[in-house]
Order: sequence, then C-alpha cells, then structure tokens
Amino acid sequence: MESSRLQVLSRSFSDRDPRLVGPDLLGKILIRRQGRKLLTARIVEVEAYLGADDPAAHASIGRTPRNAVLFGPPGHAYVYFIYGNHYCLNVSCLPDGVPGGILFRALEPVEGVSEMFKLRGIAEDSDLRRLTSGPGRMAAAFGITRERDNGKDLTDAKSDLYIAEDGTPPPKVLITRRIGITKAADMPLRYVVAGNRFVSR
DNA sequence: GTGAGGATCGTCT
DNA sequence: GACGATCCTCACA
Repeated sequence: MESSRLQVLSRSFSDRDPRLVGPDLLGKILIRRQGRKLLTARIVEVEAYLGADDPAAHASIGRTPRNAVLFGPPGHAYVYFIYGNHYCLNVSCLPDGVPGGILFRALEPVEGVSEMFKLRGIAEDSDLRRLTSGPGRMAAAFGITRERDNGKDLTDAKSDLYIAEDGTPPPKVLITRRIGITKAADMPLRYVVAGNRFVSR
C-alpha cells in the first residue's frame, strides 16, 4: 500500500511543549512489529497533557512509580491501565525532569488490518471505524500493554514500536476540548485531523 | 442515533 | 476505599 520512504521521528521532535508536539504528530505513522507481521496506522487524533498546572494530567500529582515515564526523557512510551480494562498509549514530551505527554486517541489503519482485528478480538467484517478509534481500542489493535511497552523508546527504528513520518504534507488540524475527563475539561488540548472518519465520536 | 449502566483492577489517600 | 485520559451492550426513540 505505502511505498514511500519512512523516516523515524527524532527525539528533538518530542523535546518540546506538548501543545506543539500534539498537532505536529497528526499525519505521522505508528509502527508495530508483531511477530512477522507489520502493523502501521496514521495518527489522526491526540490530546496534550501538561504538568503541575494541568489538573487532568497524571503528572499533576507529582512523580510516582506509575507516571515516572512522563518525567523522563522525551520520545518514550507511557502506557497506563485504566478502568480495569484498557491500556492507553502516550509519548513523553519535554526534556528529562520536565513532565508532559501526548495521548494517542485514534489511528487510521494502513497495514496489517486483519492482524489488528485479531488483537482486538472482533470479527474482520465489523465496522473498520471501530478498530482503532479511541485510546483503548487503538492500544488493543496494536497489542500494547504496560508490561510490554511502558518506557519503550519510540524514536528507535529497531524497536518493535516506534513513530515515523512518510513525507505526506501536514493535515488540516482541528482543536477542541479533551474527552472523558472531569478536571480542566475546558482546556483546548485535543487535536484532530479535520474531517477524518477515524476520529473518535 | 442517543443515553444509561456495568465491567474490572491498579494506583494513590 | 474511591476513582478513573474507556468500551460495550442494551433500552428507547
């Protein structure tokens, strides 16, 4: 499907304020090596989470064993378990010692679709939009767990999980309030590819 | 199409 | 001991 050249995202890309990293991540590619299969999908929806001044952010309570990756160097995977059911994937932002991250909320599947259906445990003929639209769904479709992926370097092409770009022009970005939170619900920190049908909701 | 309710457990107070 | 950066199913319209 895609024959264009993939370039792994640099660490400096994530070494910035999440409010800058978030919109720039749209249109980039998430890549998973799953056994012999390759899973790829385009990032179409993310949310920024800041530090002490963002009550909705896990980092706002200070550093704990759970959220330590958010306080570490940029470009690493912060994976957490939520509602006793789901994993969610973030990429850490800002330099070592300064917390911040981007939550991946929705992807547009590109490659390895049938493998993603298997990992999600749903029938291959179900609605494609339900495959990777939503943070829990996309994590499941990529086989992401805390045990396997938390702390992983997402800027390493030799890793089995990393982010790349393929040279497509940056998409038109829509900014809205974040979803599913009660604290700081008004902050405009959600970034979506305008008009993309794989965006959640 | 929309909304209510339940599932389920790691994490921090 | 309470709660959550979610998802699914089932009413009901």
